[in-house]
Amino acid sequence: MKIYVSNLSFNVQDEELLNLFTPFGAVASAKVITDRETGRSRGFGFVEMEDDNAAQEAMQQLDKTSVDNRSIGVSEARPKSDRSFGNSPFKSDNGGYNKRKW
DNA sequence: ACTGAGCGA
Repeated sequence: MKIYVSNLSFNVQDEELLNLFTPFGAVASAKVITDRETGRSRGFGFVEMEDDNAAQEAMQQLDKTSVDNRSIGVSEARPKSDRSFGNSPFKSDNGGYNKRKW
């Protein structure tokens, strides 16, 4: 399961992210999206976990927690066309979901 | 006091 981690402090890097999620389960990949131009962090990242329920657990536990004096946000990343959002206005006309406002 | 909304390439 892919997880979207937002509002990260700019000090946080990939390994920090990894250290946060590892205790909850096997982490397939953890990457902070660093700005390709400047190389600095963009303040958000992605974590992919092997076990789905461990991921869910990690999300609940890590969401809105303070990391490096900043309250981070953890949520599922890019829901496909499953009913993650039930009957939300985010229908999938394009196979994923709208990139305009999401 | 780099810089604060956001879903990578």
